[in-house]
Amino acid sequence: MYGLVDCNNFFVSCERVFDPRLNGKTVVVLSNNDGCVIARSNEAKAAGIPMGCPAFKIKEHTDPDKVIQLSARHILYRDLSTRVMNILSQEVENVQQYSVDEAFFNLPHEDVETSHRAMAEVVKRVKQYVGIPVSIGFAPSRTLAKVANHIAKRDPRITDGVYWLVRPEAIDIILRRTPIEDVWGIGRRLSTSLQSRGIRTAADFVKMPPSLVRSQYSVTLERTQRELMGHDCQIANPVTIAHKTIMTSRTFGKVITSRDEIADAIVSFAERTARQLRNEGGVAGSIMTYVRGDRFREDLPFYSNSCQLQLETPSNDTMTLARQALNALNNIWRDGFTYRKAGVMALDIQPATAIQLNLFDPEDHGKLRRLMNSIDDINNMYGSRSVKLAPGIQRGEWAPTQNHFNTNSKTLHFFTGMIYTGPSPQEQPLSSE
DNA sequence: TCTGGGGTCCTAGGACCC
DNA sequence: TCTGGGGTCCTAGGACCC
Repeated sequence: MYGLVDCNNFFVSCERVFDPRLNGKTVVVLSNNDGCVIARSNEAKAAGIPMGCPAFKIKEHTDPDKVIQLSARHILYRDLSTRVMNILSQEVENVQQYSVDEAFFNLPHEDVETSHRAMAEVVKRVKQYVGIPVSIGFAPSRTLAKVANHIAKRDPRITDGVYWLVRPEAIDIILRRTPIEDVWGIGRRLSTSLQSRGIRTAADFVKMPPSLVRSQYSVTLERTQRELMGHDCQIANPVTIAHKTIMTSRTFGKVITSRDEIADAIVSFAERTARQLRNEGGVAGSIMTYVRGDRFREDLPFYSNSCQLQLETPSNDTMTLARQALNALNNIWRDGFTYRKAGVMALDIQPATAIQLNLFDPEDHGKLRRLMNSIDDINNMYGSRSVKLAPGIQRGEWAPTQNHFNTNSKTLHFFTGMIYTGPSPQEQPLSSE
């Protein structure tokens, strides 16, 4: 039996914690560069604004003047997320956080009655102490727990925010009311394909012969089917031991043509990637740099490329990663093109303890590690890029733009000291120095 | 005018081997 | 016209998730 706790309209709810005037209003939170809608209040959902909607297309769905558009503040959201997870962890064991706003966990008590009461209490406490509304669903598999969670969110009769989807007859009824495209793991492509075969609901899908699902589609989809039948298939196992890749990338605030500008951005990305590696206690075996033009500008010649280079010794040292990321950039840089996005990815990640030192590596790893630790300490204390590598010092032309921060959240300053480790409310450690 | 960022898993196909 | 039969390993790309 799996429980799934999911925060309702998470980013919007976070903004509302700090500015209660947003309650009852049509609110959306925008991605980097204020580009796309990444969170919507219930009012925004009711107005028909779809997830991922480009900000300039909001007017196609509703009167944009009635929509409050806010730039994302991910540091704030992460902090509130931690608080929610902490309260949950006090009540249940084996919490497996799946994303910033949701987590799976095991049944807290032997019997359903006691478990239900305990979980309703968690919902209440999270609302009271963090200010975030959450919903909880229970079911025999993760995919069904997702379904149960949706019901807990949507059905106003579920007054305490907890819904159990356990009895086979109940599962059957619910699956008949679940459109195929709403099933976890069935996206746009698969649902279109399934619909063309007359599969409209999750119940239709469950009736397909599993062998057909596997042969016509994939083992992944067959697993989803078995999960809907109530078999636990460990689908998309959220018990991630460690990241296999770590990526930092940004779309620039405008198109860039200067190689120095891109190099500046690449160093920043390498820096952030290295810091995250160190936080996770990992080292990367290779580094990949990629650049690309603006995919929406048909008037400009488009160029996109990437280059992956091995590190002599697996490393999480900022300077080693930055150097190799720049080498990779040199291999793919072409003059005469415009660039809109770039990124740095760490691959072949392994635990730092497993690192095999290259005998011919001249660098003093102990010294390097102490230096990196000091830089991390300073940055943790004074803000994310207080100390950085020389090429990253100039404020980048490439920095993404965010023009819709909520300046009305008066309580923010009161909370700042408790919540932030850095001086700026934005998440973008890369743009907000 | 304006279109995010960061992950995972699976599969097909090529290179190579005996 | 005919053109082995299996393996393994790696990579690129597709599909999905939040």
